Amino acid sequence: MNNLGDNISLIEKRHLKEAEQILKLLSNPARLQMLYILEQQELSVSAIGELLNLEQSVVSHHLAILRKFQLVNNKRVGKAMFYRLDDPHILDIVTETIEHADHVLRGKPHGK
Amino acid sequence: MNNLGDNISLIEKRHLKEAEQILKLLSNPARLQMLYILEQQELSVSAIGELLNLEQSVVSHHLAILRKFQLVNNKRVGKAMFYRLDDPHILDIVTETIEHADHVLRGKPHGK
DNA sequence: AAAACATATGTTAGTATGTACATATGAATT
DNA sequence: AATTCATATGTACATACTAACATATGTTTT
Repeated sequence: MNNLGDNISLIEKRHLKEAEQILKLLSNPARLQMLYILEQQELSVSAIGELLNLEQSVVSHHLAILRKFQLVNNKRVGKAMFYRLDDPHILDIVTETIEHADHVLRGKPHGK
Repeated sequence: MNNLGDNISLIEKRHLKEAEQILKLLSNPARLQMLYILEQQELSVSAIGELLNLEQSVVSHHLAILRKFQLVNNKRVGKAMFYRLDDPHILDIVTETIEHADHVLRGKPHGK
């Protein structure tokens, strides 16, 4: 009468919650691209918008989220605001995920 | 009159979309735990529910999602359905994220 | 100090996601 | 073959996200 499942370790609740937030934050194409390009180069808000074809307010909103989680920081240069990566470690997750995506695309596509 | 931002590589659209889906799928505490425990041991639906304190239908719904993305597979044993990890690579992303979460929790908490 | 520029923030509407409950399927037991 | 057990699936509601638009803030230029 044993369902098994003893001796199994779980993710701690606080870790789980934090991980969930991080992943939710990353699961957006605009923010993924932003982190990806900001790792390569410091960029102004308008430059980001042009590169990614996004409206100004959309870019700002996304950057606000990334700022809140301290994944990026910014400095003012004249009127412009330049952003750069603040957390190199987050990029590991991004690149790992892109690699995974690449594997999936090469191999087994998951159907409807 | 140059915003800079030349010579910057972007994530390809299809990779981006795939990555987004994967991350969305992972950004859920129940599914994270499921992947985490299924890496340790094959488990039945009811065992998963007991371990994670989740209702049967909730577990099934989540498993259906994981199945759709071929992160888990299942085999029937009598009445029970046993699930196991189908994609070990996905665990790299999970553990990397948990580690990141741990760093965040130790160090800099991100405010409201 | 007014105008123009760059960015940030508030608000709203459409859409997606998660959970709960009800029902269906499919296997084993009697 | 009817009942029970384990799991799956359908549906509805409440919540969360994203993008669009409007407006506000802060800086430079004239």
